[in-house]
Amino acid sequence: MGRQREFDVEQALDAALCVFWRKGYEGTSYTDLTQATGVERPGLYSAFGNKEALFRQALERYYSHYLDYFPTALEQPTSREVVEQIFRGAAELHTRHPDRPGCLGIHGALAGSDDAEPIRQALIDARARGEAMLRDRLERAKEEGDLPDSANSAALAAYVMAVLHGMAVQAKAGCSRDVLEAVVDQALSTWPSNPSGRETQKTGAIKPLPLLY
Amino acid sequence: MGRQREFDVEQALDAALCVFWRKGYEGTSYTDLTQATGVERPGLYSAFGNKEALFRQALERYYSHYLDYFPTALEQPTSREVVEQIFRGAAELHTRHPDRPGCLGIHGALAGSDDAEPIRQALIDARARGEAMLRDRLERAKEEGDLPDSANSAALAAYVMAVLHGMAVQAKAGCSRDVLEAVVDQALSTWPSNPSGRETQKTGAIKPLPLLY
DNA sequence: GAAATTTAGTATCGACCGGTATGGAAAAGA
DNA sequence: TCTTTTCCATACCGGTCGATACTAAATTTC
Repeated sequence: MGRQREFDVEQALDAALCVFWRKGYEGTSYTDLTQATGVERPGLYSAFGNKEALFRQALERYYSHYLDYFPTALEQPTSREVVEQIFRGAAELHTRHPDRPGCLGIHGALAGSDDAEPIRQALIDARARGEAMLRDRLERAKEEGDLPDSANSAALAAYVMAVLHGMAVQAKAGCSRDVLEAVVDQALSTWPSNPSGRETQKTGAIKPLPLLY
Repeated sequence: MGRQREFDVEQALDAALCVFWRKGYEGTSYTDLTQATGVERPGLYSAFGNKEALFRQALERYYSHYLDYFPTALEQPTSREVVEQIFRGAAELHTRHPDRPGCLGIHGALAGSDDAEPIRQALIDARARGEAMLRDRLERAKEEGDLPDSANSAALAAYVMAVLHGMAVQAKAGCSRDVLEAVVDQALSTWPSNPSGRETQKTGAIKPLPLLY
């Protein structure tokens, strides 16, 4: 009962997400949000709660609608393919939208005033969850013989995340996709190969790449 | 002539630098700055100019007083040592001060309001200068036979910078130095080796590292 | 010692921040 | 049709933002 909403909530959330993506949490004002969404301030509050709640919902949408390639990549048969798909997906996503390059999960709230501490922690936690998923996947690769027993899953996962974060920073600085892909090539060039020697897929991309091209 | 300053300008600049390091450009208010420096607002304005000018001077000091290991590392005899020293120096710096982890050059202004665009660009330019210095050094390494002719100096430099940026993000998220060092180990494991086979230093660290430890 | 100059500190500026009260318009149930 | 409920939009709240007049104190020059 009562009057019905005149704006589409999902559409408004996506518009808000794009602003956060570009300006970060604290850099985004309600003036920005109302302009981007076409919804007046009280409308945003009634639909999403306060700014922090709105950002959290935007972040959730970001993971489900933009970072969806990540869980998909984890299903690849070999750790090499998992990591490569994650890297390639990031290079593509971070340069897909020229108006909002980089990654909301990184520069949504990296440094800022003390007020933004909860959001900063939320982003840290979200990234940590992704790293944990990757670590578990690499651990499984060890059990399957896809990675040598000597491999350190936690360190490898941290390394992959570091490269991803660095790519986000570079994308935000205006780097082209080509440069990001070159970074990926180098990052992948020494991925530990299958110790048992048995190939698990047709491309056989296990052998080390030649030195950058 | 006239009254003399009661505070030490360098000391105040360093205090301001530390606040910017922790909270970023826009996250830092003049209330923060006056508390950290012990200097009232008009004092900061008369000594440094406005907030943007103060940040730029803080950034300059950051490069000369904290990132000084970078130009030093470029003087190492081999590219491998150059890059390793840069990596190790970053891992150390980013965790040296627990109250301000990470790198001012990265999260001083990554995303934010449009007002901060000049500062954002200044940080991008500063990082680009560092990347250019590294690229030139790697180019020299190719001329010296330290790197193979097939090596892509620009791509290698971009890769190194990406790892550095990623380490800064992780340090800001609370990563320990040990984790950063593990990331460095993995990042170094892909470094191209000397094609001519002649060693240029005693350690002979050219051969690829074993898989993570 | 008096004038000139530069500092320090208080108090304040207009603009914008995140967040709301309010009142009228629109749509549902009776 | 009338009541109730919900939404939209203007206008506004106290607080904080970066930036400055202004006054008084301190130091140099004349």
